[in-house]
Amino acid sequence: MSDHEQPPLPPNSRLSGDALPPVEQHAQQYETVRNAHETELIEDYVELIGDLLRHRGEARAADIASRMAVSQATVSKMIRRLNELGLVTSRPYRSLFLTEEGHKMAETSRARHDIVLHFLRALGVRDNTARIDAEGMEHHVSDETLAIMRRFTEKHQT
Amino acid sequence: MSDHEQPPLPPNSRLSGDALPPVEQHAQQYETVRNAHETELIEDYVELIGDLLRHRGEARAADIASRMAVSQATVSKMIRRLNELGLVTSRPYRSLFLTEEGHKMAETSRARHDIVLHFLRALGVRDNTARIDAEGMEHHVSDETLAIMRRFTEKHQT
DNA sequence: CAAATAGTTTAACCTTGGCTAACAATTATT
DNA sequence: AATAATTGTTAGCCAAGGTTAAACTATTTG
Repeated sequence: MSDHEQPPLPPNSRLSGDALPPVEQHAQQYETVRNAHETELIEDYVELIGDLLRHRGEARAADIASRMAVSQATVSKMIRRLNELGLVTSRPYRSLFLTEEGHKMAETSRARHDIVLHFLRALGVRDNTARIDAEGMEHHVSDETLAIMRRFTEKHQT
Repeated sequence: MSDHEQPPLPPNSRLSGDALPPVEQHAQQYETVRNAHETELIEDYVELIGDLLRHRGEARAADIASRMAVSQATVSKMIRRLNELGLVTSRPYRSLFLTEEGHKMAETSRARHDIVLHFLRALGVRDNTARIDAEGMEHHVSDETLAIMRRFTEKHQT
């Protein structure tokens, strides 16, 4: 196929990263990430709506827009989607509410978020950084890792 | 604005998640994540191309397609983009190569990936899970956290 | 060396998640 | 009550990242 010779592995090749995983495993990694991306935004919206309801008693599209740093039109469109997915109920010009299912998703999402956030803090990451990192990481942490993070945080609590 | 009363904070309210961050901070979190998403895929492709070059001596579109679990057409399109971005050079029907800049990106990306992967392993996460989580997490870990992860891994090395 | 096979590209399409601009409805203010 | 301000919706646009199907190029093999 190729007449290139294999690049000789230097003795310190671990510094240059591990070997390539077998194709199927590698593919599965990327697939998992792609799938996570599909649900990620949905979860973020639902989680935020849950947070707003809990802390403010209501969740208005305008609040979501400013907290997400996104236009109201975008939020409006998104709410329609959440509606179709059966995650929220909405009457125009009224606060949003979560359905049973939406509530469950919000809970799960927030629990994950908190575990990651508290873990990062326990690790010694500064608060603001921890918040940002947690927001990005939360959708990519498996249950297994999550469990380990929770145990770690408990152990390293002040 | 709303006649809803604030939900009373139960004493164990930490279990129910932290307070809402101020709007600007909250917005910044989401913006950071959105920005990460834009570069994420690009970095994944470049990183994979770098890995293939290093381990195989060449990077063919077909290999990328199977390792990413994506159609060849998708890869082809993506390569055009990478070209426009000045990250790879490609002659039709030939192996890809990374430009200077592409090489740098691949290195950085791989370094980050490795730090996260080794950190997860050091934490006690099973290998396959660690791989999957690392793939998703790597683009969302700040330099600060990365540094902490690296130190942790060194300390907890067998 | 011709034919088969493998690899690559292109074209046409779809869905998501942004945007702006224009409009509609509600709520607040005077 | 009229007007102003805020909030929400709709329409039309765009780019990204997927897809399949078809065409084209290169490589391998009979």
